[in-house]
Amino acid sequence: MSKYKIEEVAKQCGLTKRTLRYYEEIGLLFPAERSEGGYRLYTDKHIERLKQIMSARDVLGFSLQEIQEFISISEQFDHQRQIIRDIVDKQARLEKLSEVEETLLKQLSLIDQKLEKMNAIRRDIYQLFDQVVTAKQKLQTDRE
Amino acid sequence: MSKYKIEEVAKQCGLTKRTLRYYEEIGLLFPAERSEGGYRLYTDKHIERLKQIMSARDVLGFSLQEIQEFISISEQFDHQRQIIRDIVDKQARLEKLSEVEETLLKQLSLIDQKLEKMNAIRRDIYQLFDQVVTAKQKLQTDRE
DNA sequence: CGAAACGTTAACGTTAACGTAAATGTTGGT
DNA sequence: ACCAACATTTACGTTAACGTTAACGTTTCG
Repeated sequence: MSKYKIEEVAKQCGLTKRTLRYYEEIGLLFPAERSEGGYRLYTDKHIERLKQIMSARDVLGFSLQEIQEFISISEQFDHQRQIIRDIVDKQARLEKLSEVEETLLKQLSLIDQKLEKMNAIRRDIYQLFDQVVTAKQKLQTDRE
Repeated sequence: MSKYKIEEVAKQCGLTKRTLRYYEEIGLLFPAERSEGGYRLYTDKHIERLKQIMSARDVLGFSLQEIQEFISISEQFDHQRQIIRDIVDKQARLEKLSEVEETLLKQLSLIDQKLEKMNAIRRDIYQLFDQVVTAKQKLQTDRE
């Protein structure tokens, strides 16, 4: 797997080097391996994670703290998969799965609420747009 | 039209009094009329505007500055309607309308981009959710 | 092997979006 | 007329999310 130095990653993601270090500092981005001389060596996993972060930040308008919680769930999922595999008792396994399911359902409903509100805003703007187009057409037919 | 004192408005909108004054201070919320003794007297227009602001802030994740620009367009529209009515020259009227149309189109595409990204996030989460549900079903059928 | 380009930590600076406190004035009911 | 509840301005405080600078080590390339 290829490794990238900090500037490369920053450019690819449209972030600054400071931001990458900051995200690591607050525990939002898991630390990268270091080179002999102490340089950070990022992997594709880091880039993938950064895209998730930016997506949540820009699209959902989440604070970095909220992103922590939000992302930690999909991360926990990978983690939980190991745990779940290790659970021998079927009843306990079911409960663990149900727990994860519930969390995901909450996130889905949260996103659905946002989607609905965004669509409402879109409708409002479209209505304005429609009025303008109609007004233009009227002007142009009047002209003939 | 009824007038409201600041606390009433704050409660209705789920904001603090400080926030209302702050929004006025930075020019985001147009100033309210004052009572004899200097109390702010808000109208339904203010409440309507505040809902727009909160919507843009919470749903679109906009900064207050971005909201300024964003909202000023629908406000300009009302304003422009007067201007447009006053324009006698049909050619100039058409141009003004086209100008507004273009701005609205930009906003629509901006929102559409956000909607698309949000749907992508939703799909990701749903996929996880689906995996969990499948795992649960498998566990339960195995049981019989 | 030497310099330019890139990296590191540490620490202080900045901006947005309010919170909070103090000192003071206003309203509404009894 | 008075008091409790609400309002005002002014000004300093706070937090998140970085920006910036300094002092210094590392890589790379001719």
